[in-house]
Formats: sequence, C-alpha cells, structure tokens
Amino acid sequence: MKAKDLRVVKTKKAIYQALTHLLKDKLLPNIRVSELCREANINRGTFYFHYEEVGDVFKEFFEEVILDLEESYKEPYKYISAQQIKSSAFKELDPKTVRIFHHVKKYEDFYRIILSDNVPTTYYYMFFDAIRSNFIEDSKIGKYNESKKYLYSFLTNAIIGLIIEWHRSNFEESVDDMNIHLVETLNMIGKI
Amino acid sequence: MKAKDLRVVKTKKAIYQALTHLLKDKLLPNIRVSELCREANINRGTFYFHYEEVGDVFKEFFEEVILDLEESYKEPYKYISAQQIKSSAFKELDPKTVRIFHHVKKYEDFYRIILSDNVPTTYYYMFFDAIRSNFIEDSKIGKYNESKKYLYSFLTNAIIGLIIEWHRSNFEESVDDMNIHLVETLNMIGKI
DNA sequence: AATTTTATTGAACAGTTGTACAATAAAATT
DNA sequence: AATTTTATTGTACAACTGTTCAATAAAATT
Repeated sequence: MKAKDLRVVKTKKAIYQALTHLLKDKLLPNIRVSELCREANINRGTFYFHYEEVGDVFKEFFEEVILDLEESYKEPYKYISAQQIKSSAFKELDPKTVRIFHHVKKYEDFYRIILSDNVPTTYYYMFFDAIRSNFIEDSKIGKYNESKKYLYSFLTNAIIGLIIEWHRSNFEESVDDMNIHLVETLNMIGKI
Repeated sequence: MKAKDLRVVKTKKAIYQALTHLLKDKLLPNIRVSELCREANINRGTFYFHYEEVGDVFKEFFEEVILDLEESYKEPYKYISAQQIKSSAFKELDPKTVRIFHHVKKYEDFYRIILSDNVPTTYYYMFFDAIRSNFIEDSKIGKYNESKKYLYSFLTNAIIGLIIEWHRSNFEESVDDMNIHLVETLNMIGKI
C-alpha cells in the first residue's frame, strides 16, 4: 500500500511537460530520447528506468484522455444543446453516440496528434477500443451478442471515419455540425 | 524517356527481398537501416541514396498492392460466387462494395502488417484513401457532391472497421462470410 | 533520528543514424 | 568503342541508442 514516490512524481511531470513542449514543433516519432531528457532536465538513464521509448510516455498521456472519454459517456445529456434535442432529425438517434464529438473537440490538440500521419497505429486502436466498448456497454441492456461484434466494429469505425474527415478539414466545423452530419449520414444509409 | 537503370532495379529488388524476410520475424519500426542493408548486401549509403527510412521501402511495396485494389474494382463480378448472387440478402447491395474483402484475403499477409500495432498510421490512411476514392468513383455516375464527403468517410471507415474485426479474429472467416456480415450489418442499421 | 530502500545520476560501451564526399564501377548515350 | 552519366561503394564523423553498473542522493520505513 505504498503511495507514489515523490521523486517519480517529479520526474514524470518533467517528462510530460517536456514532451508537450516538443510536440508543438515536431511529430512524435521524430522526438529522440536524449532530446526529451535534455528538455526535461533528467538523466537519460532515469528515462530508461521508467520507459522504453518516447511513445510510452505518450501512451500514459493517452490513458488520461481515454478516461475522460469514458466518463463523458456516463454523464447525462448536458452536452447536447436544446436546439439539437428539439431538432426532429434527432428523434431516432441515441444522444450517447453523439457525445463523442464533444470529447474530441475538448481534446482537439491531442487528437490532432492521434490522427496525424507517422504516429503508430497503436493509438488509433486504443481510441477505437474505447469507443467500441462504450457501444457494447450501451447495448448491454440486453444480452451481449457475440454475433454482433462486426456490427460494433462497423459502427465504431464509421464514427471515427467522420472524425477523420473532421480532422482533415482542420476541425473547422462545430460539434453541432458534426452531430448533424452524423444524422444525415445515417438517414442516407437507411435509404439504401 | 530513359528506362530504369539496371543497377537500381537490382538494388531495389534486393532491398524488397530483405525487407520481406525481416518482416517475418519483427515489426517494421524495429527494423534498422543497417540491418536491412546487411541482409540485402548493399551499402548503407546506397540505401540513403534511394530512401530516407525503412518505411519508405514499405511504402513502395504498398503502392503495388493498392494498384491491385483499384484494378479489382474495375473488374467485372467474377469474385462474387453464384451462391451469393442468388442469396436474397444481396438484392440491395452493390457488388462492387463487396470485392474489397476478396482483395484483402488475397494480400492477407500484407494486411496483417498494415493492421498491426506499431506501424505508422500513414499506411492506414493510404488504405482508407484508396477505398474512399473508389466509393466516390462509383457514385460519380451522378455529380460529385461536396456535402457527401462525410458520408464517404463514414462508409469507407465502416468497411475498414469490419476488416479490423476480421484481422483480430486472425482472418479466420471466409470472404463469403464477410460479405454476409456486411449485409447483415447494413440491414441492422437500416432498422435503427 | 537512524536505517533501509530505491530513484536518480554519471560514466562507459558497442552499435546505429544521418550526412558528406571522393573513388570506383556500372550503365546509358553518343 | 569511346565517352558521358550516375549508381554504388568505402570511409569518416558527430550525435543517438540501449544497456550496464557503481556511486549518490532522496524518499520511505522502522
């Protein structure tokens, strides 16, 4: 039952800050271990004591964000505007699905990295799994149906598809716009 | 109008073979330039004359596979079994959409790499764009509609979602099974 | 407050990276 | 067949990697 060692806390905080700073100028795979340690003012040996590569630091970061994603799914409908709820287009749509865009916008800078080229696919899959497990959670009101796993992966990645498109247009559109795009898309598919 | 220099052809072939060999034992990001050159029996300087990093070699490889993907979209329906065509479930489904699973199965070993962790997201997006442009190509019988870009990205990534799930179950299911999963999924969505 | 535990440091090592350049060999061009 | 072009080689260099280890400093435990 030992608490966190203060030395470790201090070291990791320094590394986090250094990474955040460096990520503004260069992509993750281009950040060297020695570079990061220089920026964080820690010994290179210390880094290798805690991590194996720079990506591991980012992974820790990532887990914090995913935590927010999961919490945001559990919160009530506060992120949905009254305007949207009134909109008849939403009559069929589970508002839980829609909260994802709000989360992405909240961590916009972060998702710029996640969705950028040259980061390992690992992060994409972590994002994928986080969303997917929420889909399953929602539908678990019934029983978990093994045969539906393809449906979950289809829907999950479809939503990420919209987010990829959003990212490519530099997150210009609003969260509300994205919700509308989702509804329109689902309507179009229904008509196939 | 100069043809390919025979020296270059020979060198690149050696690098391709070396990479293919090394990829059986380790992941792409763990393959060192010097390692690849040792395996290919070429000078490290030669490598840097043609490429910047190991990933560039893989990217060249990738473009060949994508070429097949695009060609397979242009071929007639020969990859769809008679059984499927008879199946009433397919009455609504454009067979062009479905050919993607055949292509993935054909290059199964390759897509094991593409979809694995730790490869850069670049390859994912190249795959994404290749499929997406085929979607647009198909619907261009009408006019290209800018407002539909979210629909295209939604559908494209949804299909890849199925392929991710397929990959995770180690490509055990047959191409026909995947076609059926797609139809079932679309039917389920239609009922939302 | 004294003792134990352990995170951090600094130094050293062989191997890798990315770059540069002159020498050479091989291909293309005339 | 002679000449031009250029891909490949070998070498060198400073910086980075990944690992190991003893010394030290800092925190936790008694």
